[in-house]
Amino acid sequence: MTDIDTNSVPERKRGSGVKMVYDLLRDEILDLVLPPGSPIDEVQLAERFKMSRTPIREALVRLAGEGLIETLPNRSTMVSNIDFLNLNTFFDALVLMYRVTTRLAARNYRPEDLTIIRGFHEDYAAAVQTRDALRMISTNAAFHAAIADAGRNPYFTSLFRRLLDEGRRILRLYYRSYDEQFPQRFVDEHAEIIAAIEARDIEAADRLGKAHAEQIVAQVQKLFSRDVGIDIAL
Amino acid sequence: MTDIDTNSVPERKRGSGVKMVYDLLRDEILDLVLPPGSPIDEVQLAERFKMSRTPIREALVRLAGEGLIETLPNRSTMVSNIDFLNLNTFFDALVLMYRVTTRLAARNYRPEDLTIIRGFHEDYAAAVQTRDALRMISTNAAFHAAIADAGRNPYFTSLFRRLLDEGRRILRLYYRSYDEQFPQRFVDEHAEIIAAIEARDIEAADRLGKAHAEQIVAQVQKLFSRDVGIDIAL
DNA sequence: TGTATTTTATTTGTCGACAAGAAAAACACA
DNA sequence: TGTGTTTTTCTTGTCGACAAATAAAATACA
Repeated sequence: MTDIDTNSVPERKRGSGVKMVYDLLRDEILDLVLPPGSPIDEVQLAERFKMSRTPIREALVRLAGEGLIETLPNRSTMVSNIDFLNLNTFFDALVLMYRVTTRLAARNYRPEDLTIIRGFHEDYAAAVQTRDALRMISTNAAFHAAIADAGRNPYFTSLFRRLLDEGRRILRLYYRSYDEQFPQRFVDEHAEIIAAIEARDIEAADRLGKAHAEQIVAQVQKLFSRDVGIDIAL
Repeated sequence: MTDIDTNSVPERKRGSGVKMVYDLLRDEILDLVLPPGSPIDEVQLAERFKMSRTPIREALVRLAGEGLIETLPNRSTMVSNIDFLNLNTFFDALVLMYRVTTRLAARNYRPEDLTIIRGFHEDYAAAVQTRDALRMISTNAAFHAAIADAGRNPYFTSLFRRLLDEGRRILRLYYRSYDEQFPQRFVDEHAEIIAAIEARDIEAADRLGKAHAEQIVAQVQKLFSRDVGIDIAL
């Protein structure tokens, strides 16, 4: 009964713990593995990751800073709810950021950016082929984030990333039970967007980005209006 | 204004320490009391606020999340630099957010919002009268933040707040040594913006917001180009 | 039985201490 | 004197423990 075998995986690099916890929790929240409202228990996480509460706490503070979790002082902390009542403000911001990031990408991209963008484009197409919903959602977000990076405006990029994160949660909600056919159209639109960027056609990029965003918004709104009252419970 | 009161009884309320440290450090950073590059020492802050390093650390993590300080792993942490080389990306984002928040305010404001906005408008005018630069800068930011609040889009509001924060640092830099005459014009423009919002004239609000933003940008660019090489050292 | 009050339990916020990592200083050696 | 190596110092990252705040349970009382 000697506890000598505690040396299974105790070797951890010094600053890596918080990032690991942060990344994992973030993914679990965005993929709805931790649905909105899920309680977050610090000691439970500390046991799970075999570390003290301190680095866990730091990761939680960062997640709270991005609005992914909510903390009630001295009480509990839980995964943030999706604000269905104000989805329009989300859509407003999303459409504008789609436009402006695509536009800036057409103006500011460098050759190496296109390589990265095309990589995610192919990842997304592959995910559509294999009908892998989770992968479709995450690679789509990565594709547009890469375009934003090529636009080289960190202020827009960070807001856009936050919006794409929230979008991941909302999309995940619908792909949970439905197997829609719209992804193929999106693959084609992505290709058009890439072409416009490469041609440095700023106005076309703006227009395509806007149209693409509005397609997505319309799709989500259709799904949403179809089953209000079910998902609103979340 | 600030009631630090570090000498009296160390009877603080339980969750108030982090907020106090966060608020104070944030103000000191934005007012350039802590100039870019200033080292942030945890133990020093802990002694100054008579508390443990833990709440200090949490405040620093939050500040880092907003980009106000930068942390080098295992080494040091310091106040973030102002990126003069990419000021144009800052201006791009600032102008767009001025436009969109003013526009949304005209569409979505409620009567009580106008009261708040007018309050900050008068604060700003008073600061201009007394030529109180620090107060001019902070009330100007508060004025536009209040307009953004009236627009009721938290995504835009949070980005705009971050931009206004950065703007506070940049303006502070120039008001340090110059006593320009442009504030009075800004008072008038603020009045015009309020009128457009109150009339729910969305297009006028958009146009005035854009013009106002571009005025500020042009002013800062003029000051900047006048003494590059001096301030670039920061 | 229903309600107010006390007690317990659970979770968070804070603390002091220690160890790891990196920079600076001290040192050895040619 | 200059360079490479070792030692010291200084700051951060992590830990375990304790105290405060709140919720839940238990109890008292009508």
